[in-house]
Amino acid sequence: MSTRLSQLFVRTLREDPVDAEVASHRLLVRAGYIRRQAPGVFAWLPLGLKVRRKVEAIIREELDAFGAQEVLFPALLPKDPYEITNRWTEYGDGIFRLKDRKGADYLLAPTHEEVFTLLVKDLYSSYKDLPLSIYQIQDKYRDEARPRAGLLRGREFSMNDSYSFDYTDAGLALSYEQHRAAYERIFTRLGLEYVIVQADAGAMGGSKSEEFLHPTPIGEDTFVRSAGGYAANVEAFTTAAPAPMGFDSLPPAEVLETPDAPTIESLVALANSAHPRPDGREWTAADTLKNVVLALVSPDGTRELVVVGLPGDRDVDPKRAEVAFAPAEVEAATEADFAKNPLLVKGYIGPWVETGALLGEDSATGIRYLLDPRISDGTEWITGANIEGKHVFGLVAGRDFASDGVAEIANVTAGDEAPDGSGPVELARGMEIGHVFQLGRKYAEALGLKVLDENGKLVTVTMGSYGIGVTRVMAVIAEANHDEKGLIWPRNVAPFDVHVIAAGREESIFEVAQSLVESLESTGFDVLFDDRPKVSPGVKFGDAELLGVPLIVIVGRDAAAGMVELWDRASGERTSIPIADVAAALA
RNA sequence: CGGGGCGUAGCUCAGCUUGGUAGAGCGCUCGGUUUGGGACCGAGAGGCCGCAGGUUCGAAUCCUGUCGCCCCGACCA
Repeated sequence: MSTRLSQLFVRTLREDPVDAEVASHRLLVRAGYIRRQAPGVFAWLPLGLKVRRKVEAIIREELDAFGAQEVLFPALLPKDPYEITNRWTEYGDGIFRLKDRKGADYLLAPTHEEVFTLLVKDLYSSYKDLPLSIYQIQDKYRDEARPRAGLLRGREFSMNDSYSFDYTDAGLALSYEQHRAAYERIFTRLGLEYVIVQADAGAMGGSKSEEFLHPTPIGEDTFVRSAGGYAANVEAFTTAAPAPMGFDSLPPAEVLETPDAPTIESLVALANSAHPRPDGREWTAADTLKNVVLALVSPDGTRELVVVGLPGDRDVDPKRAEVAFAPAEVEAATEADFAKNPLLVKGYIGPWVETGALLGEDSATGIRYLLDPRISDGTEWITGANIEGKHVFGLVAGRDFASDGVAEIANVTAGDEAPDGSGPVELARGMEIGHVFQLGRKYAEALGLKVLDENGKLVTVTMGSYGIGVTRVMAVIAEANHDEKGLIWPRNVAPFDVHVIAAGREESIFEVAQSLVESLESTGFDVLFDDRPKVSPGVKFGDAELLGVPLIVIVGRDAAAGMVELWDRASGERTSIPIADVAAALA
């Protein structure tokens, strides 16, 4: 195949579109691959579509290779299936909803678990039909609060979503591994660097969950990894808790005057000046126990206060808190909350008073009290004495106070130990490009997907759910492969195999270029031919760099002598070779 | 949803302070000169100046309202 640039439906822009910030967005628009239609919604021009199709083809090949089968569900769906799983409500403003002429509710699907599950339920009822993996590549719709960064976070985006159906846990584990392995091959073929991180299973329910993240500073996810191979999304990071220690030899706790010290900073300063540690070491924020009052708002609207104790050098990570308390929403406690609980003295809150426990379900306040894993038995803390201007020093966990449980909501910092003992972690940003997930029986249960097993017993099917953001992946590839002049596609997804430029005015140059294009075409190459007459070489070179086909052939001044230049877009290197050698050089 | 900014030609923007009926560069069309890094000359096409209302003899410009868009943050299976 070949395409003449003079005929191609494209217009490159000399200047950056003003609304595009990130490189992929800027360049894909400027090079004429996509065009904005509405916030987060894009039209696909021929060049963009070609790249998108190539990404899709790789996904299809790898999924088909282990026996997954392609299907296609509509993007427009009735609300009923989503009512059953309560997601019609849970999604809130996040989905596009619409009504038909009769007033019936519909939605533009943000994801398709329900309909996949229901279709399998319709058709299958025996263990002999399983395992089954079916997938689609379909547009998804989410009414993002703020679409941004072009294709990276759109409201309409293409996604490959795949679902596995098994009737045993072992079967699910295998289906999961097959998808995971296929995804690894897909990203490798796409030339995309990725890190597989443990992920939080989140609102989807289910158990094992891993994300494929592409490390990039513009990524929206923060993840941690250790040199020893541990990797997790921060939301899924678990703290390595110190082993409990005995406290028989520790001195009793002591209430000391700490006027005007309602913050950790002021408390540490005051402790060092007024109440220095007997052994002379400085007190630090990590010696203090900070008690944060949070309000949890359940989906049904009930509001519960909870206090979380964490080392004073830590802050609450809002995302981790959301995960820890899901499905409840986490808010900061308000003045009204404090007014209702006069025993809580702002700035001096602690789990202990001389008369006994102040925090905890069985305490004076009855407020649930959770602790960061670092507050293990035998550790000593400075914390509020629940009296204005007083803190208690040497308060020992397990001896002087106890909790109702553990809360993983403290922020993660570089240098924290990985929970598997593989060393300290570093933090990095990543863009989620894929997700593999053992959904388990949640949806099958809710939607009644059961099959008869070997013993004639009805068993609930267990599912896996897997996704790759196709259009996002395309943007991430552009993000990872460009320079200041334009795009530089990896060969596997480039819109063309080679970009031939006729550089010059003589008729003979065009004739030589034309015959080269035809011969490459007959060899099986997909060729883009810049045949534009009266366009100067400079413009053609610039457009070639913008468009980003990785291999460019310039037919120019030496064409009559049978020589052309082979131009490597990525390195910028140009080599003069005989025309007859071009096909071989491209192979 | 909070903060900031912007709506004028396909794109990037000027004009608005101080009202007088629409501009530049790029792109596009025609003619000509150019042709290895975004060349030039000449002639053109193209605009409900986001929308509505108001003030005024007259509004892109002033006033009120409204809609939309972009960026940062919050949110984001």
